[in-house]
Amino acid sequence: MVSRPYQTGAPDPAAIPLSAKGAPVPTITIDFETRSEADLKTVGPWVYAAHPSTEILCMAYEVKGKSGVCTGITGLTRDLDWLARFYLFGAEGLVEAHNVQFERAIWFHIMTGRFNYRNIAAWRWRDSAAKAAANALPRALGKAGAALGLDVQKDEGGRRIMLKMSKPRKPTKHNPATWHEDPADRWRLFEYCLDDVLAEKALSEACDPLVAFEHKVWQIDQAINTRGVYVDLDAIQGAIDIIAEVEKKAVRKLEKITDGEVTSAGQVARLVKWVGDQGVELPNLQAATVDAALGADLPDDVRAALGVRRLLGKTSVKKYQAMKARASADGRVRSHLIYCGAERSGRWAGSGIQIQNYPRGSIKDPVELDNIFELIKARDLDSLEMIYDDKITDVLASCLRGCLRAPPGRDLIAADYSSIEARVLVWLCKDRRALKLFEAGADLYVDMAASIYSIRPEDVTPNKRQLGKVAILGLGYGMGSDTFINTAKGYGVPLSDELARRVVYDVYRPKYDKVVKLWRYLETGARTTIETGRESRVGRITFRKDGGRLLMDLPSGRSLVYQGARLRPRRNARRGAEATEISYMGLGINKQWTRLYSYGAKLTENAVQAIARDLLAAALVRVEAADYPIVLHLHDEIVAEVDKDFGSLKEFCKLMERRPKWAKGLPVVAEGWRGERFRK
DNA sequence: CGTTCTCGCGCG
DNA sequence: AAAGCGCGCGAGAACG
Repeated sequence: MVSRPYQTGAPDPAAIPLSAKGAPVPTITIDFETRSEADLKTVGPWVYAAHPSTEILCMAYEVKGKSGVCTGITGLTRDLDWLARFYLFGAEGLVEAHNVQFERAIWFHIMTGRFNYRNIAAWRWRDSAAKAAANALPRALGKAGAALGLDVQKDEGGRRIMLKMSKPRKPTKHNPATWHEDPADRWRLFEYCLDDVLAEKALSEACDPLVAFEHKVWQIDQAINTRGVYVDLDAIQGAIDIIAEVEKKAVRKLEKITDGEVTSAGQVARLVKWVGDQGVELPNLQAATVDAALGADLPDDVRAALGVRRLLGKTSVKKYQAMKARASADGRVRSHLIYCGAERSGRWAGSGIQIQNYPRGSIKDPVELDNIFELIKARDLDSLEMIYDDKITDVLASCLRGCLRAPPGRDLIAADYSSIEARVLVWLCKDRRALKLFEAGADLYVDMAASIYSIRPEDVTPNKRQLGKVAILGLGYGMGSDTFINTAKGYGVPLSDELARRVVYDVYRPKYDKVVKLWRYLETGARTTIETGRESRVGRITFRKDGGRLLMDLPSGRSLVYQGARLRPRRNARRGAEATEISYMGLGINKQWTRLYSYGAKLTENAVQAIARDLLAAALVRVEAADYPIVLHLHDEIVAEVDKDFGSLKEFCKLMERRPKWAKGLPVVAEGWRGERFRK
């Protein structure tokens, strides 16, 4: 495997490349339709494009008002028409696609790798889905077009044809063909592909372009997604084998106990029924329910059956399959991060292997984990069971992170910001007391936990601190006492109604009165701007109106977008309440484009998360510029892969701690580790 | 039988 | 006056 595209993605020196004459270079919009035995959703674009069965059915393009569909791209002839060839290879313009990782992968593996077309340099790629996302529009082309009311919209009928033609069909006796080849369908597919290109183009033009800094961030994002993160395929396969073995043993046991009534751990309804028949009524088999039941008196066989369920109920083990499926031949998993995947704040979302929700794991000692990895690779289930007994799935969950690692001879360097959201929150509301505490190195989560439990700070355990953290953040975003009780219960902390009320209304809100004021100011500011169209400044935040959109200008220069913002009559109006509420259009339940509503505390949360995200984004730029190639990042943490003798953790933390100009006075601290395997 | 939804889980 | 929220994924239920 060539390393070519994986090393590219150097930051663009200019946001808008200019031709020799100084005019912006043209953008050609392209879209491929393909078919393959590989499932795109399961394996991701890079493995999909590299799969030998993957074929290009057509490529549609649009440039300067002209469009076309190139079919029969085989590499044997000059089968792209001249216009496409001119703008792709002659004019060296920008090349835009919707979710461009797919087009990049196809271009690299098939157009260049198989057909010898010239590669397209990293700086030329653009992504209309990234633009849509940065404008708080749906990433999905059809939904974004509909949300904007564009004339050119997604062709749903054509989409069905595409889905049919892109997958192998089941050969029958009458028709042994592997693919759907109906000529009428082929024409419909070409039409669909062309429509898509036109819709993408229209969407792209309807969106604000990324501001210069964001464009740089996006390019680094592309570099990270294209570079990928190396995974330990040997350990992954070992874990998969061990899980299969554990499962086989456990299911045999389950079958025996239930006398054949339950034959797999996934049969929730059957197991509930069987347990019921034994005289134990359970509402469901969620982890907490099973744990609670196991804590009480139980018939022995019910206890054993639930134990098996607990053992196999861990969904985290599925992630090993995902890592295996999405790893390319060079052992790297790519396209694992989605730029502006979080609609409101612009934070990244995870994709595929979803690194953002790996369990923290109960085993943390790197040395112990190293030993476990050796046993896993040796498929030594006996030793693992001897040491860890029925905790074996906890062991496997703890090893997930470590399967992301540096390739042989290299290291990972990682650091994360401590309590970044809390710091941004107090910075944003200019709470000088809390800022001083942070500057003095105090831990506000511990402080809060001490208040909740009425204990001394030095007696706060990590678990109690976790509740303190949830309290600081949740209560900072307006959480009421009822939700606080539920949240605390989730951490195994029963709170009386009275205590919860005291914490929320007598401890938190008076102590953080500046936060409470910020809620009010942001609410008023947003309302004023929506009503009058005038700018409202709320400290470091500015609201502006642009057409139907409410823009929240962040200190970084990025703006959060609230599409279709207006004040609407309050639902559930009550006496004494404001008659209206702030509302806007966004992705609601089931990712439907719907009218949502907001209020001061929620706007506060949006701003805080967005600012924390911008701090991380700025750090990505600095870290990458210092030649630490980033392989992944998660909200407040950056992981880079370096040669053994390159750089230092100290320098890495310093790079993260250096603040952009706009973040003056924001106390940030980064801490991390250096090692071969990813860990918390 | 395949698709869509709903919910719970895990992270931040 | 009353409000934490945001992701993606997997499994099972509901739908056609």
